Amino acid sequence: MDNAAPQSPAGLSTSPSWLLNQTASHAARLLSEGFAAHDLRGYHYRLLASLAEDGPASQADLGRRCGIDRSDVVAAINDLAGRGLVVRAPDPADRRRNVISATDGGADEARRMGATLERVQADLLAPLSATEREQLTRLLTRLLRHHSRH
Amino acid sequence: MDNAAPQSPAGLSTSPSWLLNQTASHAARLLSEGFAAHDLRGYHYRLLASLAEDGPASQADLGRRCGIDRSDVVAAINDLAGRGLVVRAPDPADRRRNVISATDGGADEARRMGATLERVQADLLAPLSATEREQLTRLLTRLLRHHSRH
DNA sequence: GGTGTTACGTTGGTGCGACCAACGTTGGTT
DNA sequence: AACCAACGTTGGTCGCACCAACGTAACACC
Repeated sequence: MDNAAPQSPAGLSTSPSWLLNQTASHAARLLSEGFAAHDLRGYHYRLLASLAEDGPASQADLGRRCGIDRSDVVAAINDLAGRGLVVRAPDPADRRRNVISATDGGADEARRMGATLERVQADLLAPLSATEREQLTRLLTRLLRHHSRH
Repeated sequence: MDNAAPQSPAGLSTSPSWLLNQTASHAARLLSEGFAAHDLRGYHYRLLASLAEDGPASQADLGRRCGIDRSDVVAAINDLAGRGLVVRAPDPADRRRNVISATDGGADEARRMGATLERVQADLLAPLSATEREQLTRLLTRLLRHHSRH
């Protein structure tokens, strides 16, 4: 018959790290599908959003702001620059650096992708009340903050 | 100077899907490091645990139980069988199927990896009280359950 | 009792996120 | 002048998730 919905291994089904992983995996898939409509991926959005909201930065700084490796920033910025969403200019004050800035089109795209993110998020969190969403956010934030300062 | 700790893009830092992703990513890294000591990966543990706890199954069933694609099950079971942690036998009742069973060694390894999981989990959830951990588990479970029955 | 459909294991491939090592160049320190 | 640190870039690796296609085997229906 081949029925039986996807299940988790017995002992794992209540394991936070399993739940975390599965939920994040699901969220990532939804997000990926949403971003696909823009023909861009998660890295692109993170960078674009950071540029639009926090202003221009060097690639290394961008990487630190977004938690993306320098080498991956290169490729993503290449893509964004190739579409005119972002401009790469040499930093006159430090010839090692490039200053990356979002163009007007880039800022627009960042807004559009932000809207997509909101939409996906609403879908993802549909079963939770506003209070519960805030609870979840608080718990995750505390976990992250604790582990970010090793 | 290169100071500045990894940060999230401004607007994203409070976005559940970002938090979910980052936390899961962190958990996955810790888990991966833990499992590396066993020279195995997440897929191997899921399968081994499922076999040890829920008993033998065909590869397709295993895939469904663990949420792993059939084709990925093949490779992982190959690894496990190569180490004698698992046995692949033809199903006399259905010649399409293989019956996979954990060996004694496999069951032992499953227990050891389970202990590793516990250890990692304790580290991950260190900043949360028991009540908060339960809260987190409940919220994630509800999210998952909601989305699993599309 | 053939026929069509479904499930199974397997092969081979894709995509994304994350990470690492190394190099040449440039800036700051001493 | 010599050293070291940071920058951008190239070119990999790994793990997880997913898909398409194949041949074989089981099942359903008429």
